[in-house]
Amino acid sequence: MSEEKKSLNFIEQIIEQDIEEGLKANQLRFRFPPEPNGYLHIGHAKAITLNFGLGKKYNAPVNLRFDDTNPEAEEQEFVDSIKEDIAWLGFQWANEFYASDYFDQLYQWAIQMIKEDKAYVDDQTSEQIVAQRTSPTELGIESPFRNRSVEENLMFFGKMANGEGSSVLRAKVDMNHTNMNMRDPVMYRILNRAHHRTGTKWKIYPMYDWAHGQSDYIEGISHSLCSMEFENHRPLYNWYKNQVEVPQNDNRPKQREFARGNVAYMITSKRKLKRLVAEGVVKGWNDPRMPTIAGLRRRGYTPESIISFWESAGIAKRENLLEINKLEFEVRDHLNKISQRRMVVVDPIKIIIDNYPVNQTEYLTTENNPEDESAGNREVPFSKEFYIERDDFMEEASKKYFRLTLGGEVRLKSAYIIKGESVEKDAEGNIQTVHVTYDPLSKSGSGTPESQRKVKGTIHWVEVSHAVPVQLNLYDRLFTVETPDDQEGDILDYVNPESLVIKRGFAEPSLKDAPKNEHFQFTRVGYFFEDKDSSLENIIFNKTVGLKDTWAKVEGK
RNA sequence: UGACCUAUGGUGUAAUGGUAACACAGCUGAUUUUGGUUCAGUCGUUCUAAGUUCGAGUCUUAGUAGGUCAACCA
Repeated sequence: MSEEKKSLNFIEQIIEQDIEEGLKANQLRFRFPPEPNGYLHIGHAKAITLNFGLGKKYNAPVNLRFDDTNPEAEEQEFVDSIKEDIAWLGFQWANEFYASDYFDQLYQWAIQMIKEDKAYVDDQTSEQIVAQRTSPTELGIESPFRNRSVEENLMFFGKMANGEGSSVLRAKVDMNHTNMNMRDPVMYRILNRAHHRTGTKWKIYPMYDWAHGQSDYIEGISHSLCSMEFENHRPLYNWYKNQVEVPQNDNRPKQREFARGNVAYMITSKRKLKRLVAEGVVKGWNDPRMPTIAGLRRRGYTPESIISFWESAGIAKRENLLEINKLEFEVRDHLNKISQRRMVVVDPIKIIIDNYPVNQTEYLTTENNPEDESAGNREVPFSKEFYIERDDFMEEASKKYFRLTLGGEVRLKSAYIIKGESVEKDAEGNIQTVHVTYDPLSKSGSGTPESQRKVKGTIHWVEVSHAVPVQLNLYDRLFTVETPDDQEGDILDYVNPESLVIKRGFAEPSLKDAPKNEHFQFTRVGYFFEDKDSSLENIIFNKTVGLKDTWAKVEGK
């Protein structure tokens, strides 16, 4: 077998080039740095897949680092959920670190910066500071406090550390820089707020730019990967990192940016996600319609499908909007291979076989997974009365309709060929029951010529007396527009009113004590996953994704 | 109207100065006891202009379009 040469994405190319230029393999180190202020979503999964994928490819450690520099937003609850989600995706971090681990070191470095006259305490208000930065097309205005003496700065920074006043520490970079991030960025602000890890030890907290690059450097990260909106921060990242020295790490980290992945019909704006939860549009952060990892998990998505989705999507720097059917392809592709098949009727209509013996039940053999012989077979009960999908019967239909019609034949999956004879209707003309006759010689697997007879259609069914009532949560996209995050006006106006349709159907008896966490394909319907709130009293399945349905398209449904 | 980034089929991503390709989606057909799967085939692509070069999707310049940045958020 010849080794297929796979093309590298631009990040990998940078890494390979760095190695060529002398970076040692054991210096390679990556990190995933979430802020613990919310739940992980599909977009985070891209960064996770990238960083941990690189770790695997280059056999390099990947740190999980919580960027916990703002105690106003961060909570332990989110730390826990983030760890749970990454672990569920199947990745192991080499170290669990926190930006707050480095607060002491950062503080020492800040003092060093002051002593080197590279930082100063500014007593102005936030509004004044913003105003002095002016606009990108104009020169900035220097703060009146910019040229305080080192001694003064040391003293006032000490007061800040005690939580006195409302000053900030600023880096003395360049008030005329065309990059606004370089116009004397704030390094520290006073925040009288308990931190989820450091408690009340600190009254001042470092800003993102001051903390992030230095954290990378301390940890010996070789490639610090982030999304495009941090591109304008790179000069500052580099400026800061060159002010300090971590003796044990002779290699300084390199920030590189890639485009975040957007998925059609999904939102990732935390604010909007929060609103959906707060206003009860969805039932929580793990509602199966949510783009959160927790939601996807509950819906029945597999880690493998999410990872292969992002791997196949690739890494680049341009804006993108991935089609939802790409995601659906990946999940179907995986689920098709691993899912046990079961028969479940979602929208039942009752069928009676007029020529089948009363009080007879036979057990018919059917395969658990045609894609995987080792999955084996099971038995399903069959008798005179059973349910089929309402969709699978029409009194009369065109030649293109392969299912049950009056006078037409169809095979019951793993059972007999039946023929439609007559219908019973209620006063409004709704079909109540369909009477059919069956061919006793056509039993599947019996070896008779009749058992091998071809008919156009095969449909699934559930025998009435053994049928298990189940609740089926049928999910569809949460929004009616491709880019809900970009719409003007109220996001709630774009919520799909049919994002959840609850049905009561009937399942074959084997589903009664099915193991939770098992993925099923309900034959001819779709992939389903038992809900976490499902119980013996009320069995609930969530629809992960439907089967590809080329018939619906023909029909124009 | 400043700096930075980006521009390849419908969508996403390759092609590393040398024949524009892969996946998804679409369309045909075959197979099928799932209108699923599988298989075969098919449709369709380099933003514009000038330049460098034997040769440009790739390099240069200009333009156009889109994005990011002016929190004591990350």
